[in-house]
Amino acid sequence: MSTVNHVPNQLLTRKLEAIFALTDDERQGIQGLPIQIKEFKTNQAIVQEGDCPSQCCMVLEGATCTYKMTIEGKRQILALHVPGDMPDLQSLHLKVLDINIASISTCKLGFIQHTDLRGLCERYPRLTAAFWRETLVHASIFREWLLNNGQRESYIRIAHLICELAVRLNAVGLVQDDSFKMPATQAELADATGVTPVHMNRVIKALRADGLISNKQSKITIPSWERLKEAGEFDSLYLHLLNKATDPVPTSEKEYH
Amino acid sequence: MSTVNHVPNQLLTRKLEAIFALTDDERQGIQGLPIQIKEFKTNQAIVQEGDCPSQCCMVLEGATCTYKMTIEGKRQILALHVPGDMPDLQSLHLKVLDINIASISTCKLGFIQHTDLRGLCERYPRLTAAFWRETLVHASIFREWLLNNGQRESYIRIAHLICELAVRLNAVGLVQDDSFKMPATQAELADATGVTPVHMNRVIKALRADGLISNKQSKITIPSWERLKEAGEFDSLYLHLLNKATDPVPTSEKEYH
DNA sequence: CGTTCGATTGACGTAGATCAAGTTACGTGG
DNA sequence: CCACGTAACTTGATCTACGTCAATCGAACG
Repeated sequence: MSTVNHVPNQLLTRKLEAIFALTDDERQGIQGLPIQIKEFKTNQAIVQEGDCPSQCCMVLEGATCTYKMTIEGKRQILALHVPGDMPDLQSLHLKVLDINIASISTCKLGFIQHTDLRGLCERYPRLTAAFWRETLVHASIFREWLLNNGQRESYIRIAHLICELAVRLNAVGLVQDDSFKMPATQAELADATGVTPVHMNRVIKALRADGLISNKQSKITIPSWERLKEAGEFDSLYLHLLNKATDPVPTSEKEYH
Repeated sequence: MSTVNHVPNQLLTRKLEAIFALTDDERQGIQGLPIQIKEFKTNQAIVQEGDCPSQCCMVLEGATCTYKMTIEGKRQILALHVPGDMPDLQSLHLKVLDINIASISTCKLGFIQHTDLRGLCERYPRLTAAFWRETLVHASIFREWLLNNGQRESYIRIAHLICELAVRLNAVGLVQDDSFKMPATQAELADATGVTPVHMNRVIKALRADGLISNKQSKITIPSWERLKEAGEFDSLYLHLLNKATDPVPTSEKEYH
């Protein structure tokens, strides 16, 4: 509940630095941005369809998801957000929200007022491009999910999603020794890939049997990144990562190959 | 091949006017934007995955689609574009393209150099917001397609897509007497909704049998917008249309109800 | 007036859904 | 720090929406 803690501003700075060198002025502008920190428990609503928010948020710790429901009550998870992501940046320009965002773990979010963000963008027009770019990358991920869910059979589809999570988590330093904490439950992964939880469980079992992943509890280990990537037909181009060091290969393989 | 023809600039002006009142200055800036017109036959590539375009385009006449392929050669159509849409505006900020765009009918496109567009946005910062918004609306459509293709059964899914096309075509004046020219073939609609062409055909047959649509050739007529909307679980919120007159109800029902 | 692309139809096959139990982990309060 | 309740994970048996394969038909166009 304070703006004194500068950790969130530093995460934001790092995010934008990934795109281009900030000037000292710009960096100071970001450091001065008031960010309100809020904590959430698992499965809490953050914003909802129909809301007209006057702020947007950034994930600092934990994970959130964007979802929509059909009339019959089926849920499609449209996006998973990890630290550094700004799940509802779109609300800056689309007044009424067409999505729901909820926490999927205990998590910490930083809230930035639209007015502050707009002010920052006016003062430093190059930052506008950086934030715009953030929304474009998320759009690109939506497209890849559309391809993935629409045209790939479930085994490949799920391997693909695991690859994406590995790469995105690795990009923010959350992969160690080829392992990461899976932020979503099997039921959530099922709602993201359009299969039933039962089927998700069977596919994960198969991936495990094939030696593509191993897990104790929510800690996933990827024995061979190359093999998983191949199984998931994964190419990270669509993530538009700029730091090629963090791009396709989680930590260990960077060192060994 | 000329920038003398001002029709494309007017379409662009109208598009942006839909969001907020332009100043005379801004309007003149847009009018002065060099736009190169090019014509395409059906099924021609416009841009492709891996390209680094230095321009982006706007559909003036006809229709285009964005798609991606899996390794096995299955195609997912990710978006359909009608006049007024800017299919690859994202290339302004994402250097290398992760999608393919092709014509799905004979069509006329207007090409704008990135440098010209960037110049315009620098001179009139409010226009930046307008273009950003265009990309956000497309992202919102991706999300709805993800929900539609992932969670709704094919009958509802296809009715939903037809609703979307009707509303979007109506918004640019291409619906008359509850009828419009379907811009896509059944095979293309199949690739957009993740079903086989055979199944698409059967669902369309069923929609026809149920009196939700009628068609001679590519001309689709919607006898009752209310019934189709209900069948497709359609709510146009996600299209973020501002002109509520063009929002949910194609022409005739606006007059009769 | 044949060629070609799109629409249509029938017979049959299957990936993944559904239903129905378990079983295992873990957070919480005593 | 243990017991207990709840959420997450597993597994087997059966079912179905949609896919696949294989023609045929119709209309636009050179």
